[in-house]
Amino acid sequence: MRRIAPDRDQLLGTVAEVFREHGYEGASLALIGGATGLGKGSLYHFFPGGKEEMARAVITHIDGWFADNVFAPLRDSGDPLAGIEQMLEATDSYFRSGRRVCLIGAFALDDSRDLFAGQIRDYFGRWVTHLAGALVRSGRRPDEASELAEEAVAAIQGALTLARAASDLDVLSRALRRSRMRLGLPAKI
Amino acid sequence: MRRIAPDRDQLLGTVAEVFREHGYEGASLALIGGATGLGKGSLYHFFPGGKEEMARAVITHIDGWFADNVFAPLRDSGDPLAGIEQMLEATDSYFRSGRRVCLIGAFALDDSRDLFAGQIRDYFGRWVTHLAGALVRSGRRPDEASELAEEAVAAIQGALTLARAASDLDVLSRALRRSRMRLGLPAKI
DNA sequence: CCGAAATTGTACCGAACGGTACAATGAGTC
DNA sequence: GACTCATTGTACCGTTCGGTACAATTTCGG
Repeated sequence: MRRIAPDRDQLLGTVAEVFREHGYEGASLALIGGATGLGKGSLYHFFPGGKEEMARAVITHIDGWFADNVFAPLRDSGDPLAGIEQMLEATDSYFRSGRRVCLIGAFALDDSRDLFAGQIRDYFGRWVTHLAGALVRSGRRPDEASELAEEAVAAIQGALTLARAASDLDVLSRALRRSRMRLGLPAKI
Repeated sequence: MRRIAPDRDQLLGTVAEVFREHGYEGASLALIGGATGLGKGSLYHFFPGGKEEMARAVITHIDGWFADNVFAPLRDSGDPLAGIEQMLEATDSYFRSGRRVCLIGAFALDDSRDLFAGQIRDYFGRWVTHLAGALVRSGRRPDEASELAEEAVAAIQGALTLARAASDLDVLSRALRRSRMRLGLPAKI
């Protein structure tokens, strides 16, 4: 388990919210300061590298959450299908709990994409790889597992885009339900 | 068929490229001027409403292209499956031809989303609706058709995000191949 | 209670932003 | 050639941007 000072944890969560809501360019220091209650002095004390370091820290923070709650179950669960189920549930609760867009997905399309290209590529790459690994352990052929994993992750990202466009989070729920089916999980109770 | 003065058509294409590459906020008038070779005088002559009108015109322009090349085949083709095939081919060629991201999808996640919310919602809404219509005419049950249509459009959007993140357009090709399968089309030659 | 270090508010910087004003051109028409 | 009217370049506006400097304050171990 990751060890983070609780206040820094919360700070990063708040900053993440601003980036999520406004994108990298749109998240001005004024907005970040307003949301966190911190002035520029404090902000630059905690993040000497300025806005770029803030974004990088936020991405790392999110990446860590996914490592613990999404990738780890896929990798470590004895029953791979149970791990996949955990992944889907973590995904659902994560994107439902107010944070309605994948910040990393948004950054991937943003003007800032080159700044964070490595972190973004790794995030999605690990998601697909871990899911494919679980599918292989559940008995799928490797090539089939790769396709299904890529399809599932893309379906989630696409559903988030459509959900945002339509202001309708049910799009995500339906996508997750379909993924459950495509990945060979029993229909949910 | 839509009738557009060819030079305005080309101008909108160039401006679209800038928005696609940099997002709404990131596309500064300096960049737009540089890409089009037009100074602010000309830009504000053609788009008195400024940047917002430029973006709106670009979205309308793209929307028109999709109406002609994607939605129309879905609606008008005698053989619904042939229409779907046309849609997938138009989609493939559109996103492959240099324009590697869905501008409207990017705007949906951008800070500018509220400005263009209506246009964005309509674009995706019509895509799903027309595809679902074709599926119904191909013999699917309406609820099944809706699910499949939403899945297909989301898969394309998600694939574009992943393709951008991985700098690998093959992600899109694979997604389209899977869509072909899911939608009941014969595997491509 | 003291001193060092962490934290903060405020004033300020140059640059870039979107937008405006307007005079100078351009092209076509009588 | 003169009269339009569309088109363009340029200088300029106020605002906001990310970032810096630094003094004042708080915190806290000794």
